[in-house]
Parts: sequence; C-alpha cells; structure tokens
Amino acid sequence: MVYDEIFASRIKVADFSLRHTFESAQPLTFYGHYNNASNTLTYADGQHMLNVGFEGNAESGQIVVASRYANAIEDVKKRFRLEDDMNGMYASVSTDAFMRKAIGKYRGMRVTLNDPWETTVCFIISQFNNVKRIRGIVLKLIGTFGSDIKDDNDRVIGRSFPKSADLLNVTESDFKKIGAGFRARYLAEAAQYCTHNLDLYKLDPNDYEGLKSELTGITGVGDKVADCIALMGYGNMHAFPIDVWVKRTLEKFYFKGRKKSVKELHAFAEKKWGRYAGFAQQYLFYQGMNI
DNA sequence: ACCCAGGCGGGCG
DNA sequence: CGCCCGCATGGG
Repeated sequence: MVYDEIFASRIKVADFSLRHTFESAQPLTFYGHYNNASNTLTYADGQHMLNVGFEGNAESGQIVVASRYANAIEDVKKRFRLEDDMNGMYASVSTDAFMRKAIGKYRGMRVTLNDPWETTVCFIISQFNNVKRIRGIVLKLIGTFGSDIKDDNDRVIGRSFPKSADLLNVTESDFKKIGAGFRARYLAEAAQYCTHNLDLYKLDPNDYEGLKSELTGITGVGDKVADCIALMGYGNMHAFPIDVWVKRTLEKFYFKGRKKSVKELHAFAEKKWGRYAGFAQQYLFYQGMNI
C-alpha cells in the first residue's frame, strides 16, 4: 500500500489570480509561501499541507492542486470561494471609473475564506502595523507555537497554525519575544477568551451585527479588526473594513480629499456597494495601497 | 533622525 | 457620542 501518495487534480476556473489574491494582505499573505516564478502557493490548511498552482490568465485558467490530503480540492474551493458568481459581483461593484480601473488591474483577486481563529490572530497582529512585519510576526508565531506537519514517512513538510488551546500557557512576555509588541497582551487574552468564553466556530457567518458584537468582545478586536474577521474569517461580504488605506482612498477619490469619519464612510459604502461591500473593499484597499 | 504601518483601549469632555 | 493619547517595532 502506498501511504505517501500525492493527490493532484485540476479545477477549471474563471476570473482568478493567485498572485493578487496572495499579495493583497489576507491571512494567506501572512503565512502562505508564494513562488512568483512558478505561480504556486504552499500553505497549511489545518493539519494538511496544500500546494496550489495556477495556469492561465485572469480571465480563465486551471488551478492545479497537489496534496497528500484527499479532501484538498474541496478545501481549495472553499478557501478561494471558487463557487462565487464573479460576473454578478463584478457587475454590482463596477459602480464608477475608480472601481472599474481597480477591477481591470487586479481582475481575479479573491476575498479568501479562512479559519476564524487564524483570521483573528492575524488581524490582531495587523493593527498599527505593516504587511511585511505582520507576516514576520505570524511566521514566528507558527514557528514557535505551531507544530510540525509530517508526511507518512515522518518527514516534516510544514507547520500548522496553533489553535487557541495550544496557546493557553503562552504568556504576554512570550508573545513579546516573537515581536508582537503591545499586541502581546491582546494575543494572550484572546487565546484564553476564545478557548473558555467564546466559541468562534459557533457564530453565525450571516449575522453581521451578531458577529461584530461577539468579536469586539475580544480584547484587541475593535471595529476594524472585527470587520476583517467577519469578511475573511466568516465570508460575510457585507463587512467593510476601513483601514488607513481604504479611508485615504475613499476620501481622495470620492470626497475630493475632504476628511470623513469612519461612520460616514461605512454609510457611504453600504449605500454604494451593499451586500458586496467587502468585495469592493478588497479592490479599494489593494489599489489604494499600490498607488 | 523622522515617519509610518490593514487600530485599539482608556480617559476625558 | 467624539476626540486625544500612548503604544512596540522595524523598514523606508
């Protein structure tokens, strides 16, 4: 019997870009490993290592999945939201010249659907921080507190993301040692809270207000981080995270540079992009950051 | 040297 | 409610 067989398969897909999806500051950006030359992404999904490649262009192509995990295809479909109606989503957020330009430039960028706890940790770390350093801290967290993923010959092929219960004995001081800075206390408390007080896996992904109120109960999770978790940890496309880039971009291109409050901008996004606001946001964010 | 980063908690008016 | 402040750290 062959225990160490690599399961490989292809998925036909339209409107997909692995590179833009990887580079747009989502959880996979922080702990995945992307090879620009081969256009492949390697990451841990739970206890399984997945290797995802893409052949084709932004309009259409094939995703090539290689893994020892039999359910890899389903996980990839879920993670990259391959069942989404991209034509419908693009149609409803192509509201103006700025959006059409961003979509044209980054066509195929997906809003990924990630593990709620992993998303919570990544975006607690993200606050008042930059993408490069967020990735460094997340990788150190996984390297220090995660565990090895091995193949059937006992060879180490990757590291898994620690669950909240794996971090119960990790102190604020320990989190400072991996470079988390003032966020160290938030991480230590979040591990306790999400193990003992709040089961992230029981929240209703479709209840936006409920998600916001439960998630902001975690120390270190405010309005913006809760929106990121609702969007990328639960797939709630209604969520519209407003960070410095989105705020700046909205003010510059929709309000002639005038300062607007986060509250006003939320109302604006709700009216303009409605139930796909989160999808629009990812293009606003990425375009804004790269200008 | 100085400024900034996918903000938040806490205190104040 | 809004506003203001401090906060750790590393890269440009």
